[in-house]
Order: sequence, then structure tokens, then C-alpha cells
Amino acid sequence: MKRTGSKVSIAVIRRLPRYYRHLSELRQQGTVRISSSALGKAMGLTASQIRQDLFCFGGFGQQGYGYNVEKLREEIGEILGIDRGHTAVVLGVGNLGHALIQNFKFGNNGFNVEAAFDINDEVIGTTVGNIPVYGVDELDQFLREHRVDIGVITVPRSVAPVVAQQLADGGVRGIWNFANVELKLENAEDVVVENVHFADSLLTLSYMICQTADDKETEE
Amino acid sequence: MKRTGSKVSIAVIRRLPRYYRHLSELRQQGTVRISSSALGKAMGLTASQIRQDLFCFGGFGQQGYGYNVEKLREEIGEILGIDRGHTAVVLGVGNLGHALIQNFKFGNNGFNVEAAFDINDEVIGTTVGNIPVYGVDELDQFLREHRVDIGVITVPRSVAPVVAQQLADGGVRGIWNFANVELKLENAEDVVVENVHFADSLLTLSYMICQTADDKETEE
DNA sequence: TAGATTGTTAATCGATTAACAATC
DNA sequence: TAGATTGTTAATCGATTAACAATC
Repeated sequence: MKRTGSKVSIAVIRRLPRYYRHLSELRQQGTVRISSSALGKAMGLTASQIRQDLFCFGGFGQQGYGYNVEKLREEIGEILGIDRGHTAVVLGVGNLGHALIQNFKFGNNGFNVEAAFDINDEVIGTTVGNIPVYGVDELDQFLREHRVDIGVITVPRSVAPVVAQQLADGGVRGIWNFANVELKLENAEDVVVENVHFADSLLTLSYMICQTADDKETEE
Repeated sequence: MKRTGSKVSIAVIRRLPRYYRHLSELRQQGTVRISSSALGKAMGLTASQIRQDLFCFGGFGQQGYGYNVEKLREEIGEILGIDRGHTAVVLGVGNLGHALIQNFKFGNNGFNVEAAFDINDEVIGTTVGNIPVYGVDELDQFLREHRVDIGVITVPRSVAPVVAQQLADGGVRGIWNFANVELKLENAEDVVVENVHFADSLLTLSYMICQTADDKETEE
């Protein structure tokens, strides 16, 4: 089990959810065991890298056999903290907040959404997919009365920093940020911010399609 | 200008949109010039890395002065292809498709959304934020009649592969994929897929908040 | 047992950082 | 000119790949 406290690189960490997803698919297909080379081929990674990645956490395979899909999936899920009963609140019930609450499977990733908050009187007091919507003025009190692990920020970028600080002060441990700003938090050393920057993603795609077009022209 | 055809690493490319965003903010604040060290401090990068990154494209600074914010922003924008008049179509007008069309500023990133497609008769024929919604059965014809650079996939994961293949066959150059599947395209060597995996992002955050919690316990 | 495949160390490769001459 | 800061090469660091003994 060797839960080494020593740093595992962020590159490895960001591959874990992909492993988890692929293993979940394999499990659904009824695959019982898989070798590092087979998994690598399916995911576009080298067998070596997969073994090295898993070795960071102790290695969950068996020589001559490979990895048990079900077991490896569970182990990775545990590493990612899917079994910890994390809780979340959503800040901003606009189009994106709505979309996340209604379509995104928080439960599959070990999170339970406890409440949502907005400033718009038209949505306050309603529920979205069984989640109650409160006014932002009730946020501080809610955070005092409930253990909330993360806040999901889907408010406009202008108010995002304020809401983020409020969440951090209220004791959340992480912020999942969909607003297109780099959040800078005060007195919040331990609060982790994970950004989802749509624009960055789209611009990367923009660059890459230009490249393929250019390559064709110069035929290199 | 030295537009070297030689490979620029993906790590560098993925930093370019961040540079662009920060430079846009600086410009709005009225900042005229900035040094690599000042920009580095603001972005959490080393000055060396910034100069090295920009050097990949020829370097846009001036010794003893630094970088002109406006000019550097424009240069990076050009590298990213923001000025190329890219076009997009959105596949799936559910909550997420709606959110993207109405809230995400495609225009700021050099994209114009030409149309959206869905299977639901209730939305077909309507418009969302001035974008007409057609039936998916009209997609092939639309792609034949219009130059569409990218397709934005916000359909359920079960139908995503089919739609993606249709887009690729129809000649798009990129796919911006929000469905939680790894797309495998046939006969589409040049089609670039950029994934936005919400689950991967959330699970990474989940891991990281577990870490900070564990660190505290073991007080290392 | 023989074959397969991992765990784990070593070698390689690439990306980041450091250094400094060039030059504005 | 003197000071500042880049462009650019060299050094370092870290991540990926290769190799192979361990072992199921």
C-alpha cells in the first residue's frame, strides 16, 4: 500500500483520471485483466510509463499476469479520493452552473452537491435538479454550518475573485474555477485552485489547426 | 518573424493562451511595457522560461526595454491564429451547448459560430443567441456548403463518436470535445481533437485536496 | 517448468533554469 | 555612457523510455 508522502509529479497525477476512465470502460466491457502494454496501446502511452506511474504508488500488478481491471480501478479511485464523500457547492446558477448541476455526474467522481448560490432573485428559492438555490448573502452562514470541501465557480469573471475569497475564508479546501481569471487568494495557503479555462483550450486547438494547415502548404 | 516550421513543444503552446490572457489584462490596465521578470512574477513563471518560450517564435522584445504589451499580445494572437476568421458549429444544444453559445466569447478567440445542431424537435428551427439550430440530418449538407473549421461536441457521450466521425468526414480541421470519451477517428489524420474533460479536472482537484489534508496530519 | 509480465533501476531525452554577451 | 534587459547558448533538472532481474 506504501502511501508515500514523497511528491508524485503533477504529470503523473493528471494521468490518473484518464487511467480511471479507461479502466471503468474496460470493466464495463467485462475485461478482467490487462497488461501495461495493452493498456498503453489503448491510451497512447508506453507500457513503461504506465508501470512507472503505478510504481509511484506501490504498483498494483502481478508478474506474469498484468493488472486486475477491477482492483486497479478501485486503487486509483482511492488514490484520487473518490471514496471520501467530498461535498461541493456551486456558485452561480447561470447557463453553465445549470449545465454542470444537471448534466455533470458529480456523484461518479465522489462529490455530492449540497447547495447552489446566486444573486438573481428569480432563481433564489428554487431548486435545480434537486439542489436548492440560495442567495449569496447566505453563503457565509452555510459554510459555517456545513463541511464543504470545494466550491465550483461559474459566476461572471468580474465577481469571481470576491466569491473565491469568500469560499476560502469559509474554509473550503479547493476551488473548481470556470471563470476566465487567474484567482489570487489571500491567507489561503492550503486552498487548491483548479482552473478550467475554456479559452485556453480553444486557443490551443486554434493553434494546432493552423499548424496542420501550414504543414500542408510547405509539405514538410 | 522567423516562423520556424520546426516543432515547438506542446508545453510551450499551452502557455501561449495564458500569456495572451495576461497581456490582455495588462493592456486593459494601461500597461505599455513589461519585462520578462515582471511578467514572470505575475504569472508564476521564471523570466528565463518566458524568454525561452518567446524565443521559439523569434523573440519580440528589445534589450534594455522589455516587451511592448500591445505588440507582444498581437504577435501571440497571430501565432494562435486569432486573426484567421475561424468558423465553428456546435453539436448538441442541451444545457452545456446553450451555456457555451450564450456565455462563451467565441469572438474574443477568433471564432464565429455559424450554426448549431440537435436531434430534439423542440429546439430545431429556433435560434440560440442569434445562432440557428438545425437538425443533425442537415449537418452533412451544411458542411458541404460551408467552410467549417471546428466542431464543438456537447452531445451525450454515447453519440459523441458518431457525430465526431461525421464532422471529420465533412472536412472540419478540429474538434473541441466536451463529451467524456476519448474520440478515435477513422481516416482523419489531420483532424485535431482537443478534449475538455471536466471529470479529469475535478478528480485532479480531488486528489490535491486529499494531499493537503494528509500533509497536515503527518505534519511533514 | 516455460512464458509472460511486472517492479525497479539505469539510460536517454526533453524541458527548465542559469548565465552572459549583445544591444537598446 | 551606464543601466537594463533581451536573445541565445550551456548547464541542470526532471520525466520518459529502456532494460532486465524478480516472480507469478
